[in-house]
Amino acid sequence: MSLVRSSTIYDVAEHAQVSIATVSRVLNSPEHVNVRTRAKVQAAIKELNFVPRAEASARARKSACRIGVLAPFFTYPSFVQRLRGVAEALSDSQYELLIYNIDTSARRDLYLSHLPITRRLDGLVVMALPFATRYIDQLQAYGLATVTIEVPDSSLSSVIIDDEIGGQMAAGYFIELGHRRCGFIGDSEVPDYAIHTSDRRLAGYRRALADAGIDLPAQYLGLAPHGLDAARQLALRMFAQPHPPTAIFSPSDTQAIGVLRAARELGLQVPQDVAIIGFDDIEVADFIGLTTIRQPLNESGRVAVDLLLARLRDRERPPQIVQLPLTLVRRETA
Amino acid sequence: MSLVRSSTIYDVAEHAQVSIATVSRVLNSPEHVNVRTRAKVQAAIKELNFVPRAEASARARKSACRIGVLAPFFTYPSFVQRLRGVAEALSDSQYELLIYNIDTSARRDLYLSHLPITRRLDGLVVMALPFATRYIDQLQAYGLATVTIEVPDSSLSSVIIDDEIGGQMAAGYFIELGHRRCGFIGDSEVPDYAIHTSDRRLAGYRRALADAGIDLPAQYLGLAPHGLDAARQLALRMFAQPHPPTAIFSPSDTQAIGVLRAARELGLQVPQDVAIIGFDDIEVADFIGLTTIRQPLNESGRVAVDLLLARLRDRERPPQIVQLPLTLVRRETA
DNA sequence: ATTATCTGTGAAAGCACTTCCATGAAAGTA
DNA sequence: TACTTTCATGGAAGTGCTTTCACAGATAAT
Repeated sequence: MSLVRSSTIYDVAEHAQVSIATVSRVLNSPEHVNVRTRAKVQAAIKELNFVPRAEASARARKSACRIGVLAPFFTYPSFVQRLRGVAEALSDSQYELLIYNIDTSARRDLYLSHLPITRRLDGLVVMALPFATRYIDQLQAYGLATVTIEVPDSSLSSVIIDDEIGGQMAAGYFIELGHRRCGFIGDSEVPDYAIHTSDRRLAGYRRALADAGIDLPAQYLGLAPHGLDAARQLALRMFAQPHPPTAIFSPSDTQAIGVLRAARELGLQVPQDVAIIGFDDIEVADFIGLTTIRQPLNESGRVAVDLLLARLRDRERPPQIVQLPLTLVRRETA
Repeated sequence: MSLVRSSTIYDVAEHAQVSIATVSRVLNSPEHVNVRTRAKVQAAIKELNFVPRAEASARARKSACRIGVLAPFFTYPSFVQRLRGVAEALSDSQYELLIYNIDTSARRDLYLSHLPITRRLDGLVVMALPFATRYIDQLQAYGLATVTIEVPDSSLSSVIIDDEIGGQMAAGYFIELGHRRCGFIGDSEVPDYAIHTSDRRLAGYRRALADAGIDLPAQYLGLAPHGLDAARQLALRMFAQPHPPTAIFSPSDTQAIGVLRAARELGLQVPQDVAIIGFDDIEVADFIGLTTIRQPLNESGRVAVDLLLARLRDRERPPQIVQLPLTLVRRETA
C-alpha cells in the first residue's frame, strides 16, 4: 500500500477556489466568513478528508496545545491515581497529555531545565517533586505555566493537603477507639527526588497523641525505606516486643498493607489485636478493606488541571493555593 | 519577572559568526564541521544557553519525536502496568510519550481517525482495543507505525499472549490439587471498545477440565459485567448452593479479589474450603497473596516499544508477532 | 602544470498553518 | 450624490529548524 499524502489547507483552498486565509477562517472563526463561501469550503474539507495538522496550527498561534505531567509515576502508586484526574480533566479539552516519568533527581532536573526552553508545552503539572528555586525562576522567566501538587510555592499555583492534620486524624481515631499503645511505621529515607510527607504525618500524629497524654516511645516508632516489604519487616519486629502496640499508623497504604501482612503472619487479629490505619486511599485499600486517611487523589489531578487551564486563559491570574480535605475512611482494619 | 525570549539558532549563528546551517550541523553531525568552527559554535551555544526547539527540529526533519499510547487506562488496572513498560523502554530515547485515554468507542474511533492524519506522532501503541479494518488501512496509508498489544493483525506488529493456555493452566493446577468442582466467574459483557479475553480464557479452562473428565455445569459458571463487586455478588450466590465449587478461576485479578472477599464474608477458608486463581498478576495480587496466572504486563509494553522503534528505524521491516509466556504464580489462595 | 577529488561552508527552499493589514464591494447615512 | 462604515476576502509575514545544492579553496593524482 502506497503512502498517502494527507491534504493541506492549500489543497482545500484550491479545491474551493478561495485563499488559504479563508479556509483558516472557516476553521477558526466561521462566523467571519460568508455563508456561501463557508459552505463551499466545508464541502471541500469534507471531500478531501482534511484534518488540520495540530502541529502547524499550534506553531502559528504560538501555543503547543500540550500539557505535561512530571512525576515519579511508578515509584508510588498514588501518582497514577492523580494522573487519572488529570486525564479526565483534560479529556474534553484540546490539550494533549504528555508524561514525563521521573526516576532520578538528575532526570527531574534535566526535564525542568529543558522543558521551559524548548517550548513544547503550554502547561506543566509537577507532582510531589521538590525542586530548586532557580527552576521556578526559569519556568516563570520562560513563561511556562506550572501547577504543583503537594509542593506549595508562593509564586506558583498549588494543590496541597495538610499532612499534619492527616496524622492527627489517625491519632484521634485511635484515641477514640481507646488505644493507648500507638505505633508508627513510616519512611526513613525518601528518594532524593521526592518530598517528605512521612515526617509531617508523623509530626501531626505525635502531637495529637501527646495532647491526649500519650507518648510515642522509640520502640513504637519504625522507619525504613519506602515499600511494602520493609514495612512488613519492621512490623514483625515491633509486634515481637513484650508490650507491642495495639494500633499502628502508616503514612501510606503500601506500608500499612505491609504491616497488615505482618500481623496476619503472626496470627494477630485485625483490628481486635491490632488496629491499622494507612494513608492515601489508593485503589487497593478498598480491595483489602484497609482503614485509611483518604486524600482526594483523583481530584488533586483535576484541580491542578483546572488551575492550569484558568491560568492559560488569563496569564495575569495570580497564583492560587488549593487545599483539599482529608477524610477518615473506616473499613475493616481499625 | 519579564518573559525571556529563548535564543534561536539564528542568535547562535550570529554570535559565532557562522551560518545557521553550520550551527545545525554542529548539533546534528558535528563530525562534518571543522574542529575550530565547531568549538566556536559550541561556545556560543553554551553562552546563549541555547536549546533547540524540538518542535522546529521535528518539523524540519518530518518526524514528531513522539510515541502515543492508546488504551482504556483507567478501566482496567493492567494497562497502567503496561504503560510502565512503555515508559521505561522510552526513557532513554528521544521520544516523548503521549497518553490517549479511551473511555468510549467513539473516542477510540476519533483518535484512530485523526491521529494518522494530523501527523503528531511517529508511532502508536494500541492496547487491547479491537478496531475496524478501515482504521488499520488508514494507519498504513498515512504511514503511522503501529504496534498492538493483545490484538493480533497480520499487517501490524503485535504483542500477544495465549489466553486459552492461560485458562488451561488454571484448570491444570486445580486438577493437580485434586479439585473436581471447579467454577468460573468472569465477564458477561465487555465495554464495546475493549476485547474479549474472558471468553478465551474460559474456553481453555473448560477444555482442560473436559480433557480430565470434569464438567463445568451452568451453576458453576458466573458471568457479570467486569468489576470487583459484580464478581463478589456472583460468588456469594455461587457459594450459597448446596454443592458449591471448591475452586474458582477468574479471568482477571480484580474479579478474583471480588471472589476472595465473598469467600471471606461467608467465613470460608481460602484455600482450604475454596481455592481461587486470578489472571494478570497486577500489583495488588502480590499485596494480598492472590494465586494467579501471570502475564508479563511490564514486558508487553517494553516489547511493543522495541518493535515500534525497530520499525521506525527500518520502515521496510515486516510485521512481527511476539507471544509472551504465561506463568502460574502460586501464592496463598490456591 | 593541470585536472580530479575532497572538505567546509553558506544560501535558500521547505514545512502548514494563523493573523495582521490592505483592498474592494456592498450597505448605510447625510 | 458623496461620504462613511461594515463585511468578505486575499496577500504576505512569521515561525526555527534541516537539508540539498553549489561553490570556493585546498589537496591529491596525473
